[in-house]
Amino acid sequence: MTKAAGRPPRSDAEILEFRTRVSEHAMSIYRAEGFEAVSMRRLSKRVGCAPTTLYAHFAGKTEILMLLWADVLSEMEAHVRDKIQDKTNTADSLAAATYAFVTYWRDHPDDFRLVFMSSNVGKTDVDSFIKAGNVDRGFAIFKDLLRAHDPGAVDADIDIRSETLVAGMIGVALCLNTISGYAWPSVSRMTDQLLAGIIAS
Amino acid sequence: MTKAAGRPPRSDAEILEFRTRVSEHAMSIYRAEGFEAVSMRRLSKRVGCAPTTLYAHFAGKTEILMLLWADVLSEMEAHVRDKIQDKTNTADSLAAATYAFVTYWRDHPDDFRLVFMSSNVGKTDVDSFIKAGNVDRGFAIFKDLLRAHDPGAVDADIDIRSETLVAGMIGVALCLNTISGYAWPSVSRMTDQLLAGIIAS
DNA sequence: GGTTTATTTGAAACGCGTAATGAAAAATTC
DNA sequence: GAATTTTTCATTACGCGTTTCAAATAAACC
Repeated sequence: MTKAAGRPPRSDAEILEFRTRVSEHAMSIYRAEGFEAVSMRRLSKRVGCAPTTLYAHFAGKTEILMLLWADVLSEMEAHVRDKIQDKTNTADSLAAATYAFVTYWRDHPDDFRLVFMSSNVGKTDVDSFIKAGNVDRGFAIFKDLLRAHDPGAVDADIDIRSETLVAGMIGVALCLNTISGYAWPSVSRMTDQLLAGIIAS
Repeated sequence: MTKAAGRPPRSDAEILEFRTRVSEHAMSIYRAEGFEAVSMRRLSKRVGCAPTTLYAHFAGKTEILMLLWADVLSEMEAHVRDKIQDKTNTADSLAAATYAFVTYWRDHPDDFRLVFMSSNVGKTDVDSFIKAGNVDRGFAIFKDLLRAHDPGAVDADIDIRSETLVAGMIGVALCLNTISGYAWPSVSRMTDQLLAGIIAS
């Protein structure tokens, strides 16, 4: 079997090693200095390559930032789980989880920006990430809590209710973050209001 | 009265004329070519000045984009009002308005991006705009519809419910726009679900 | 009219994300 | 070992938003 002349493509191991390195450096910069500090020039210096080399491995900056989503969503989920730990009934759990979710994003604006505002609306580079099931991470807990609260509900109903709740909470967090000068009602009032229709359904 | 030597400051009329010109050109570019086409270089060429001159008149690009919000919000409101025109009962009006609101933003991603995703989270340049009461434009209609549906409710309760509804709808629109590859429930399902708790409260 | 002064405007530059294209590297072929 | 080939990497450049600071402008003063 004669192979074609030419430089061989990167091996799977090389690809993984490079992506892992980029991801770790990106997260390191992000954790130390925040969202704005994660620039391609900065990141490439840390990785030890030219900025444009990153584009040979990733479709764009958005794809790199998506590598950071998993960590952030895990942290948010840990925060929510911590807040519901001492709750004994399902309604209290849901209320505490809802409140914890929104206040997490309010108190971590860089995280919010990373996950919800860096994907350039209209560009579907996020599709592969989503199809890998990553959207559920950090959000599935609400589906579980709702199922525990309403064990007899049909799966499709649980999906609609939990996904509407998540979208609604994201909207509240967006408003708190983006239009922070507005006198929004208190977070607990808004989250309780959101939850009212979800629980009563 | 001896005035100090030196070039006189711009008059109020000059200030207004320039800002109006910038606003009109920005809107013209936006309408013709979309969000991405509204760049400072492009805009300054159209206005007939250097890009940096824009910064002597506006705090930054965000402030210019905010000038466009009013038109977009008016259009969105007209769309919603059109959809509720033939509704005869308040619950149907609310359902139709909620659905129209979310689908408007879903179907106008550039408008969504302009209003909700161009203000650079964490930077409070939007405060002056907000304090001028502009956030209410396009959103007050939900307060009115809710008041009509529930005339006996306390004002503070109407505020919480309507503002939570608006935030929730924005969240749904954000998810549809940003995470468009995810299999969200249908818009009507989600808006009905959002509305369930708002109406029942 | 020339000088001084205060304000406005714009040239030059910076780092940003990214595209186009040439140089470098690593393999096979002869 | 030189030539060819294919892939990888990096240089150069572009338009982006924005800052710094010099040039230009328009007024009062002498």
